[in-house]
Amino acid sequence: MYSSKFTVSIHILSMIALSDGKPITSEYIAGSINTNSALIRRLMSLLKKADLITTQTKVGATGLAKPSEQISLSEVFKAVERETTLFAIHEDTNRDCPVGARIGKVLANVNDQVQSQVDLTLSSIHLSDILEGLK
Amino acid sequence: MYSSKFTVSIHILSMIALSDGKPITSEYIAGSINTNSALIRRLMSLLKKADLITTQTKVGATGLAKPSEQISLSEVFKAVERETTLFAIHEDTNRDCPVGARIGKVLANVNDQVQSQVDLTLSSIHLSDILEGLK
DNA sequence: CTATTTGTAACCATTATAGTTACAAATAAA
DNA sequence: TTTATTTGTAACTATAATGGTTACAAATAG
Repeated sequence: MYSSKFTVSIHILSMIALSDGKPITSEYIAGSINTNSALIRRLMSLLKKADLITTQTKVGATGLAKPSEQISLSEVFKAVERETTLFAIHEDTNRDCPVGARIGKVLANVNDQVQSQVDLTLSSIHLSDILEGLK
Repeated sequence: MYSSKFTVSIHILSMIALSDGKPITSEYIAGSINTNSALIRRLMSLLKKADLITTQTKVGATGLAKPSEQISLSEVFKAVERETTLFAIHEDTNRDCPVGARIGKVLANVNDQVQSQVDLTLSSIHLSDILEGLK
């Protein structure tokens, strides 16, 4: 399974979205997640690099970089999860075996099919939907 | 990302399917994957428990438990991967915060949506399709 | 009764995560 | 200018799962 980085990031984005102008700090967000502010800042740093939020070393600078309707979970996922295939594929197969020689391509194809479905689903859900669900 | 247990299992099933009557051992399959036979047997044990293959301590007893057209990748996945959610969800949130109190349910819902899409895709692919791709 | 193979237990090394401490740099406010 | 606050990041630790390996009892064929 994927790490909690993705879901914690959604939590962070929700907190920021709902702060709505009022100054919000990594310390405060950490309080809602019951964890460390450095961990939050680490994720916020990635979210900033992906242009999902704005931050600065000053009070009140933290906010969404665009409306919650325009932030899809696909973007959030890609911002914080390492670039990997969904299923690990054993690379060192025996090329002298007909199956070993060809299975890699077949499995990569399976992976792509599933992964594009996941991306499609995540693309269809936006931060605004999450906020709606939180009401 | 998920471990290679799933994709290695597909490799194993393909080897068994293509052995087609001819005796096949875990040692032989391990040779195609370039790994250890105990590791293969560990996975085969799970595949057997899921009624996907038949095995016995005798030569020639290893085979598919049903036609390759009736073995979906969804079954294979469930046979070897631990029962988990696709995305880890941080459980210990602050219940005194409106977001912390409700985000868990919202995230579980997101998880279910994605996971059922994955399952749908995996259900639509069968071992027979893999064998076709190997040709 | 010998050889082969399965099924499983018990390890070990590696890797990523989650959590933590610490601190320089930026900025606001006194 | 000085002080306090906050970000951004580095460094470190503990934990857990994977992937690989050795070993061996039990089952079975010859």
